[in-house]
Amino acid sequence: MDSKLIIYNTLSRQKELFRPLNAPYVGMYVCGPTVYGDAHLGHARPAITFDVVFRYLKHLGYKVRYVRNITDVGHLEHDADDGEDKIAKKARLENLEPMEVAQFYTDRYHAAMDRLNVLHPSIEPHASGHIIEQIELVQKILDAGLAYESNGSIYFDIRKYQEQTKKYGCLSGRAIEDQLSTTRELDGQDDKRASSDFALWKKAAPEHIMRWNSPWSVGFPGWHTECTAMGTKYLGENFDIHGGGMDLIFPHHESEIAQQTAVTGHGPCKYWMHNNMITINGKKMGKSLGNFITLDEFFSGSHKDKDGNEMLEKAYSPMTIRFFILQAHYRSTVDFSNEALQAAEKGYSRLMQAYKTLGSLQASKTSSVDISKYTSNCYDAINDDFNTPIVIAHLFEAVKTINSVHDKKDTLTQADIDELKRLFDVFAFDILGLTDESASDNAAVVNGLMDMILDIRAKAKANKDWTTSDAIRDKLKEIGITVKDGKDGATWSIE
RNA sequence: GGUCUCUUGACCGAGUGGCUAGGUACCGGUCUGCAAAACCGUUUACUCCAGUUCGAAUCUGGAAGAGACCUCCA
Repeated sequence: MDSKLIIYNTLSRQKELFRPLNAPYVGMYVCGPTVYGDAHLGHARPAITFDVVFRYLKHLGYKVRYVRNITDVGHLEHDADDGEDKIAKKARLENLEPMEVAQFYTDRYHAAMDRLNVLHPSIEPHASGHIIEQIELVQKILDAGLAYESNGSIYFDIRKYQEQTKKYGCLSGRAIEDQLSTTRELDGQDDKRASSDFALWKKAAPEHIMRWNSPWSVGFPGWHTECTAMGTKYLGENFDIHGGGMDLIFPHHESEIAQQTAVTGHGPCKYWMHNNMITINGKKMGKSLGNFITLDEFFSGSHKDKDGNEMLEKAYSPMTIRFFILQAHYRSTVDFSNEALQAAEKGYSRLMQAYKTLGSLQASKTSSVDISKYTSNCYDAINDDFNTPIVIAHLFEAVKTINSVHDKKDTLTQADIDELKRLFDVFAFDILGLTDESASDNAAVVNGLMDMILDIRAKAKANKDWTTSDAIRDKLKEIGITVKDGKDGATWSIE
């Protein structure tokens, strides 16, 4: 368990050796989705990034408790409808119970994540189920003298916090003094003493339909309290890893640190990890810009942007999306394009094809290729801050070897073949979380049918009846099955 | 305006002070009735300027361009 895992910690802006606080236990909290809309490609990034972290930590033998929240209380809507949260707004528009909306999108989020082969977190707490914990947190911050009540709402007192700790800004690196002196006027800030103060509890306006009782007013919790309250409840006051998208560093994670520090004197975790954004035409893919493509749209291949242009040339399978994301390092931006996705699709299918080929390789007495480094190379790459593109590059070295042996240009012993199989099982499937999409439930039936069809075609070929053999191949192509003739007979694959 | 980050070949994307990642595409070849696949080979790089160095795409300084955050956002 004494691994050499290195993690880039946003807090120190450095790569650090991963040392759990209480090995072999590891606690990890990742900010989950706000369930008021369908998950888009951007949501897949943190889900897959931290899925790999989760999988690798477990692979190393740690007992990981992975908490990923569902934000179903919404956050404040900035513009027009002051004080109304996103879910409430959507609910009013669609004339539904807020929880109906949240449930609907939660289910859809889960379905999309399942297709991406993202493991379920250990605990997936709902913000709405932890209102009491959040109220308790607010009370503790009030007791510590670092919050104040104003018109039934409670605000975090940044100025006072800063006097005592000088810590606000430690994660995002921004100088809070600049913000304290800012003169910018923001809507609905009249109750605050300073514009940088953030809400811990917000009194609900009459039209606000998501509301709970509290000692201060009927209202709803502030923007950042759920993660602090639920993280503490399930992982303790100090846990190992807190993750999320880079766009959450400020103000969300900065404020989480402030809330936790106000109560305990220290931040919530040891390592902060942040994944970068997915861009489209060089711009961040996000809700606010309206330039997002949902995961379901990728899977079905149809999407219209706001000008009615079709952005997707074809459908992209869940594993294509997963492979595409893993081909970039999680701290780099990754740019969406049809060309890039199609490249990923081809690469992914070549990887899977090689794994199948591996199962049918003939062992030799000696190996002409030295494969001893492949596994250690993969470990080195994943240990270096989860460098999945390098892991994939090493897997492709193995692909090259497998194909070369299959073509009888190289040889491998049975032990080496087994070693390669283990390499794929561990890295491609267990850690990167890829699955072979062509392997379906009724595969046995399809295999049998295909054997029969190809047998007929082989006989036609033997009789030089090219009309028949080509007709079979063309017809199969039409229904999405590609036939390839090789030296030892034909093989086939489903597109 | 403030804080921070990035700029690699046709495209996507790693990485490193000297030994040209990887994928996709393209081109040539092997194979094949044809095609595809597979394999082999080839081509195209490190935004610009100056400095440090025996040597920089990699370090330092400057310029240009792009992006993120500062407001809900993964």
